[in-house]
Amino acid sequence: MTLSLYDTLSRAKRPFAPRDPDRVTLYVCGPTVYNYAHIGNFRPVVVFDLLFRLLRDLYGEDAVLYAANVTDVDDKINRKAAEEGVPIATISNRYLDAYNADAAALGALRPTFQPRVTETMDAIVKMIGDLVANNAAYAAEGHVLFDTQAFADYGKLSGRAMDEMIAGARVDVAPYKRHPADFVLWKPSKPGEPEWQSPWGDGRPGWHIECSAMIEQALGLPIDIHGGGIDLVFPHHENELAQGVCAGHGPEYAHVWMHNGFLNMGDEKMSKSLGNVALAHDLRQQYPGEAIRWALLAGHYRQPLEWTGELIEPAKSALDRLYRVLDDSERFLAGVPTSARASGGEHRGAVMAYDAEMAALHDDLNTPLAFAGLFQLADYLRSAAMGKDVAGVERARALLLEAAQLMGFLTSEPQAWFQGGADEGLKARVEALIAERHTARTDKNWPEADRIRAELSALNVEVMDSPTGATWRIKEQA
RNA sequence: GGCCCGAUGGCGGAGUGGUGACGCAGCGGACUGCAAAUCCGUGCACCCGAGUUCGAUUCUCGGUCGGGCCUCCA
Repeated sequence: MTLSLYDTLSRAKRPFAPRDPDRVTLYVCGPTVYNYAHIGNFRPVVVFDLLFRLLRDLYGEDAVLYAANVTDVDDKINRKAAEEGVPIATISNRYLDAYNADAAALGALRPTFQPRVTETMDAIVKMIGDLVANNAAYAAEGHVLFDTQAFADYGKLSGRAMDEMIAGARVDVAPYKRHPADFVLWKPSKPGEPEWQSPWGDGRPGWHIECSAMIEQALGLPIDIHGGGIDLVFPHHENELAQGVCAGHGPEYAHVWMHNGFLNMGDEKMSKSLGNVALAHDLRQQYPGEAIRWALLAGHYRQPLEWTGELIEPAKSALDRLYRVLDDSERFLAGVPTSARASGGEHRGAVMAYDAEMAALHDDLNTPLAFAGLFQLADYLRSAAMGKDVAGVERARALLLEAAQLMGFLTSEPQAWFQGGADEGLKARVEALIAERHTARTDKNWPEADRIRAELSALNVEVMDSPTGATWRIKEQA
């Protein structure tokens, strides 16, 4: 199956072909670890995790190298470290751990590499040296600046003409810049701030050079795919591209540039009324990670996404439905004698739905359309169970799981999904109450049965009767 | 001011030059002691104007509205 990806530089969707199918390289700009990351930070995490999974599926798990950097040299980190009177590493390690835990909760696989600026200083200094040697950078007043005049294609990625930018610029230009668009590669640290040695004086790297150097060190330039949020196209990625090319890494820096749309957090009033739910760290206390992941993938990745409280509930409901179908199909299969079980069952409709889902995913990560394929698979699974089609159930079920899990969904057992929030004590209590209620219902003592249901409800448990007995689940947290 | 993107039903959100997916919510019915779930059925939309075309939601132009970037925000 061919993967098509939209490339920001050429502004077109193209079939993806890696330079080397045995070594597919993906780099995504990661977080600055100075605090808990909010939900918007996790949109690229989830989007490019999905891409990572697709690439692994296509080229083999070991063939795909995914680097997502961590910016651990930053003013905000410096400030926080100074406030707490601790080294910057204490701050960055704390929030990197939290970030990784959040990402894992959202079903994101760990990237192959997670390079850090503090561990890339040599490569940064070397790359700046290459740029100076190539006459693409110059030193001035303790700074080293990239000379944008040295790169004829500067502005091509973001579609900006230099003159227009300068004309529209509203910021003061530092006096030591030769050209207003020139940007910092290296600068002196302020007093008391961490600093590193360089031939141009002690100091610290500029933001853009960090990423280029980390790519060079972790993956080697050029790379197949460079990803990040749309807000990074200018100036960050434009600058990365210029540096990479001018440092001597050939005309192509990244074969494909991918950018996810912005996630809007809504107005302040709403954020306030919802408390801290904008932080993934808090959000995942209230909702399963898969539900948050679903919400983030509910729209196409290039479209802007409005994060409101109304996004997550339908996501949870959608997953409830898929898990319910899965659960019901398991009950059905459990009631089928082993002798009647047939492996290698067929289900034409389910295969077509599966193919549609895969085609959607490979068409520039069309997740909304892929979700439709998932629902169609679920419908086929349910109707096969209703029709007592054992082979069909097994086939449709296997396809649903495969399709969903490729996207990072349906990774739990249905029982864990519905009852996951319950501890052992609560489970025992619930089972006892359900047994009591069963007796009451057998006696047609409806008031008593309803009273027990109300008691369960007070425990945040919903009970559902069925011909084969009652099942239960944890109700919504909120 | 410059550049870019978007506008689809109550909400979210795909897609297409020729009966407008899918999900959530709604309505009617079946099932159920009731409820939930499930099943059957059902209502509801392509911002405005002009152009191209046999035909436009889909292409072109203009307008309106919304969003983003131009500041080391993913």
